[in-house]
Amino acid sequence: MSILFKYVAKLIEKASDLEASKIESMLEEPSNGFADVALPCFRLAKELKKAPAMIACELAEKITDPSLKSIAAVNGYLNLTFEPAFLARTLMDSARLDSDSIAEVNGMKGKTVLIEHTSINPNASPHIGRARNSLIGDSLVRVFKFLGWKTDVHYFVNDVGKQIAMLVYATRDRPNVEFNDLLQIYIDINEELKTRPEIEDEVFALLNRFESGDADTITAFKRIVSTCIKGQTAIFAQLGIFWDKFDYESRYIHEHITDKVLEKLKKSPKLFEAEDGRLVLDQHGEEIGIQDPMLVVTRSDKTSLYALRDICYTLDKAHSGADRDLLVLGEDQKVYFQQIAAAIRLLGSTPPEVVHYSFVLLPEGKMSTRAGNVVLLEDFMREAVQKADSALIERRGTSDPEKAKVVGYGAIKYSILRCGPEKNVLFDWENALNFNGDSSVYAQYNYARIQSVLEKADVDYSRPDYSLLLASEEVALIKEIARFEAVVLSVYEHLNPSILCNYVFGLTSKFSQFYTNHKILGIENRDLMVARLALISKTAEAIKNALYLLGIDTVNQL
RNA sequence: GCACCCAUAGCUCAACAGGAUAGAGCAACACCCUUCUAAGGUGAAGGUUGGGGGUUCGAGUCCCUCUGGGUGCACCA
Repeated sequence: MSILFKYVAKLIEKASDLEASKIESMLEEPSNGFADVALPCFRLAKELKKAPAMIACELAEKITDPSLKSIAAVNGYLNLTFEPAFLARTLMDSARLDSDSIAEVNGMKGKTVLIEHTSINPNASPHIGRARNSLIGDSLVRVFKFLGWKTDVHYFVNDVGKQIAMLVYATRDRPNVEFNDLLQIYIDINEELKTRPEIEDEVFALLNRFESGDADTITAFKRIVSTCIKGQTAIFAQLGIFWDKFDYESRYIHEHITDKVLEKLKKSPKLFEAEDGRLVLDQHGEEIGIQDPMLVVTRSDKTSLYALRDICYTLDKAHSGADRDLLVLGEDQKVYFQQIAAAIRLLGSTPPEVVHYSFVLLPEGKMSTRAGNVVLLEDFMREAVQKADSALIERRGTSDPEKAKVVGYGAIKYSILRCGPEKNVLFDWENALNFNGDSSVYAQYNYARIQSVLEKADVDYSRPDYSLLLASEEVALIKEIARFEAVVLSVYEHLNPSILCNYVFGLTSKFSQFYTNHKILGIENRDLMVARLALISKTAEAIKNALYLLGIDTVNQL
């Protein structure tokens, strides 16, 4: 559309003394089919000291162009409708769908971005609420890459803390504990703690030995953490989600990095020592959403608390040399992150840009790992694949585990990514695994339909005449294809993958309407057939790339 | 109590960053497979955009307030 906006802006510039660049920013694409491009004249009214309707009228009279089918002034809007042939040719010739050309044009090639996402406590199998972090993060990674960025994806492993110590304690007699048992062990030990509070002393003793560098304890912690990370990453690997680097929190203790940063903090008058010896950062005056903003960074024996280690880590990321520094974080960490960010600024560095997302809710309420009322990502994955495979058996007669994965995993990602990050996702099985309508399967299915047609085509459609595509369904589809680049840029700008879900459904829906109303193969007009083949080939490319950016795969037959 | 986010059709979500008549999917109703994949398409139905004020030529969108949900509020990670 941007090419049409430019075109219209120039037409208006010629017909008036208004600047094209200014007009271009005011143009819009009407939602209800009033026109292809519209100029609301209300803002111009003040400047030109004329009624909006008058401005629109005058412009409508002055502007003539062979590309225009009609131009009209309606309610203060200047409405322009193009000749479909012009529209089709112009939009299709200028549409960019592939990474290379989009990266080239938008000038982001070679820039670097560090993205931290997931960073789940390494204590159990992830549930779908945590997975929202990974899915958003991974989609953003894909979008940045697509736009030509070099990405550096990090996972901060919180391998220090009571939670890990509890697992170490609970598995002290089970050297070969398996990943799949950890969740139950974690639930049980939390339960046991209620009746036997003395366990806590042992847990803290373990933690203490770990922090002070006791080799055996470190080995025990490492065993649990690595079991966990291996288990978690194996699950994410199935979903096509990978990291470049795992950063271990314990490193900041064992390599005494916390001490160095503490020295720097001590130079600030904001750091003070409480009566019992704890070191506290006074954060009054910062924009932090709590009444009495203080950040405690050490215990009374001056050993580090998580906040201090997090500051160290965040500093490391800030100094990585990347052009951008991104962090995906749950909404529960909003205030905490403000505190860390303030500390980072105090130390003269720039905190990361943060993407917050809200939690996934179950129909019966919130999820809680400790209480055990969670939907585990792996259960969701298994159910989704099973349901997809039964659908394949029902519709195609045979089981196909590979395709079932593509369909099932796609449904998972789509169901979680389709809501805006700031909104709670309400998870229910029926909705998430519904393969009809607004779903990833819809896009995958239509993609496969296109592939099926293209395979049967026996003509060369590499040089189409798009101006033959005059039907309303064709024009509507072309407009959607032309939006692709703007959509990707919008996801990039707002760091919001849900925009892609909406887009891919709208695009696919337009294709489906075209497909059911128009024949492609075997029509008499050979040039039209070529144009239509090229059109659906472009459609497939847009669907495939949009799904790819969501982390969703396609198959040629479904 | 204080702070931030959210509230749109019975349900789940959109609305291009203030623009025209608020759009989809699911569910329910009525149609369409001798035609390139029916996981599809068409039609009808469904709304005082949580309530109330305000700003604006124009508000679902911005401001205030109330109600309801989510999240958090130093010595956990």
